Amino acid sequence: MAENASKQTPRELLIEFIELYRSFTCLWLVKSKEYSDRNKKDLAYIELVKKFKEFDPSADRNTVVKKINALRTVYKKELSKVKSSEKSGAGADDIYKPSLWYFDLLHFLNDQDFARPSRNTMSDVDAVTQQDEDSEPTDQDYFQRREINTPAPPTSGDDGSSASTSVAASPMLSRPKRKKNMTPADEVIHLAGEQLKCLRPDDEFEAFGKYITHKLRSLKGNQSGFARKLINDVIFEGELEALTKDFKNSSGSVIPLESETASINTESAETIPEPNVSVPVIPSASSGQNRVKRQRTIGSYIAKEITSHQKNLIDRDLLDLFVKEFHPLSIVEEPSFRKVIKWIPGYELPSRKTISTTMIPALYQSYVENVRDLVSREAISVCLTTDCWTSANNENYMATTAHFITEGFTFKTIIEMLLFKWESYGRSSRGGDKKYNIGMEFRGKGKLCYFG
DNA sequence: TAGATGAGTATTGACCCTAT
DNA sequence: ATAGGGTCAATACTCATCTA
Repeated sequence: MAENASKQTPRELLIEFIELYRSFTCLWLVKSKEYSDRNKKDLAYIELVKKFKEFDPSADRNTVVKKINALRTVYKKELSKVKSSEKSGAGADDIYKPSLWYFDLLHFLNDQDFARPSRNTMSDVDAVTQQDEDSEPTDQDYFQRREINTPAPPTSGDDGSSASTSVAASPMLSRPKRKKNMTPADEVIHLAGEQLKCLRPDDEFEAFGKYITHKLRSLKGNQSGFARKLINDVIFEGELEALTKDFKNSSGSVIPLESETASINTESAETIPEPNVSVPVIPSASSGQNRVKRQRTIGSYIAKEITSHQKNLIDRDLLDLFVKEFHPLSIVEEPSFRKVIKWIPGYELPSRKTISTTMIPALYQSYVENVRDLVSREAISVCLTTDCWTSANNENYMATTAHFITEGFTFKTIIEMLLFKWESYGRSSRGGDKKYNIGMEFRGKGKLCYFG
């Protein structure tokens, strides 16, 4: 069977993984209060990563998230088959029975997963009733309710009309009613108290954090600055999972030397300054062993802001990755790529969404305008040729090339207009319309002599 | 052995919430 | 208002296994 394949998660472990995931309602119970609690999610993911590492030692949070998404996607697919078979009015015997072995294990996702948190709060009583009607109570349901009820702080109001504070609570939550004679202020205090009860006592990390805080305060002069820098370096390496037992920072736990980066200051304004993180220094012909080493000033560790012009240049080069090299937009979300970008101090990598919805459309618009401008200024007449094809994915593409001769007949310029290059990342096939528009525009100006 | 099927992965857009 | 982050659904794809 497929689950025996080396790449697949062992069944026993996957069962445990799903059960663990189920126990962390903050990850899937969208209507619960804790669903929006980032700290609880972080802790939950840590546990899940720990579990998943039994199968894949290199697993991280990303791995786990992808795994969960895959499980949910498959479950949803199977569920939709069941529902569609029910809708079709088929007899009980014809209702689709999923063969997905863990389909039942993911049933807890049903009926709450696919509805986004609503601000319109229905009566909780009704919701509970509905829940009970929809599913047979099981031992796991009992466990789940207990799991939810324990940590969830009470929410304000129980009549659904005072929903200003909240996303609707879970249908399975039994919210305590407001005590009589309790003023709103009392209630806030009460809620805060309940919240505090939910807080964990200091764990070893928090205790260590306080210790570091205390020690940093006790350092004199610029020593605290140096100490913070070194701590930041180590944390940064840890985030990159680059720490080892024998880890040393860039210069063997020694503050990097000013002389190692002195050349940066002599370069032009367009040069990207040295990243404000330390890395192992690669020996080079110019880095002699007997060089006089001087300690860098604290100012050299302050990230240098890049100018907006520099940012635009970097952005433009970044877009080349997508429009020229056809890399997926998701590359900006990949840890390794972000690791590289961290070497550009002061530069904030735009999100995938920003790239797709703002930057690429702007680039496209700019490109079109440049072409229009060039043709209108220099071309006497334009010949358009086009090539259309369909990819293996059954997506349609079209490239248009404009050929034109300038007024002096001194040279011939050919402009290749791959107008829809960037759309190859999406699922749009609107290329035909746009090409048509370009052609019409040239003809309207009396410049289009051939179009084929 | 080729095609069908199952399981998992990669990518993207949409939606919602939050921070600035 | 805008951008970023988190989440989810949809889709296409790869790979392994099953089956006729």
